[in-house]
Amino acid sequence: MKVIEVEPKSPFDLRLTLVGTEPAFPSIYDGEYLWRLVRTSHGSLVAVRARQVGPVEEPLLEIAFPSGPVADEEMEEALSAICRFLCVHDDLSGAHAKMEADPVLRSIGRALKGMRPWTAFSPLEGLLDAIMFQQISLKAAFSIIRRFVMGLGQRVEVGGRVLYAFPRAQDILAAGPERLRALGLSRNKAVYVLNLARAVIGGFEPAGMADEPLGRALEELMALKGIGRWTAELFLATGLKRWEVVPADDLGIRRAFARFYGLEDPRGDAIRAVASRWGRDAWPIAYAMLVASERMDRVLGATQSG
DNA sequence: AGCCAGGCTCTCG
DNA sequence: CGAGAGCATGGC
Repeated sequence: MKVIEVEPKSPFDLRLTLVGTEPAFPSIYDGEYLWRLVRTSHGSLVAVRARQVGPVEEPLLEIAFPSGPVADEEMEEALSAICRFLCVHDDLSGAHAKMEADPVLRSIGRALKGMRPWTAFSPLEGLLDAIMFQQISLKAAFSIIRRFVMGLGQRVEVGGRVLYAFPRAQDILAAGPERLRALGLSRNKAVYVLNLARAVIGGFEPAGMADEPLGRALEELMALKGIGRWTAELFLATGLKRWEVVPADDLGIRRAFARFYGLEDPRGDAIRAVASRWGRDAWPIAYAMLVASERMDRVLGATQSG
């Protein structure tokens, strides 16, 4: 089996990154390995398995291709997809420095050192997931996404393990509204997702918005039925890694800002005002606050119930 | 049981 | 225009 070693930017902590929020299906983290099926531009499916073998301060990533012989070109594609997903080469020193300089955020930055911000595996997957995350709890959304992927994505067995590919636009379109409803989507979300799949087949490329001016990108996204400001911003931050964007109306983000900055039920605009000072480090910082806040909730909840 | 949960659209006044 | 209803599943 072909194995490649990659040196991430230090510090890097795979476990912290993938346990902070469990990645959405079909990405799987089993406590040691990240498993993922990657679709290359040729349409072939490449299985990838990644684990961290070096310490947080001197990280090393071991990336293996357990699906058998793979052409170099496809392996390169799969490798770069994994590295993009895990933010292997992204520089987070700016975010660390800003958190270190802020008395409120200092302890968060230190406790979560090496954690990478929430990132979607691909732009289209990020946009579809963001739609499915709307309104309902994360648990409920994860459950629906899992059923969506298992129902419509290609299934592959790799070394006794079952992996799924994220559905393509044509898979979604072929499913139709009734099938999507049966998989757990609401009637509205089924329509949104179908419209999006149709747009993609018609030439719309979510990845193409990476270089557009922010206002134009938001406008273009929100013109699509079912995509409001929250969805557009979450997609830009996680799907396109435009880290100057924070989904400021997000419930969890608002709770985190309320807790750490002592704001009372902050509106999105108040959060945007703070985040705008962080520039391209805004999403990594806001996400760290979110994870820290949710952990504290869990600790407090456990204390209360125990 | 019933309400709320990382929104959004549609309808109505 | 602002306000309100309705929606999918999962957890409390």
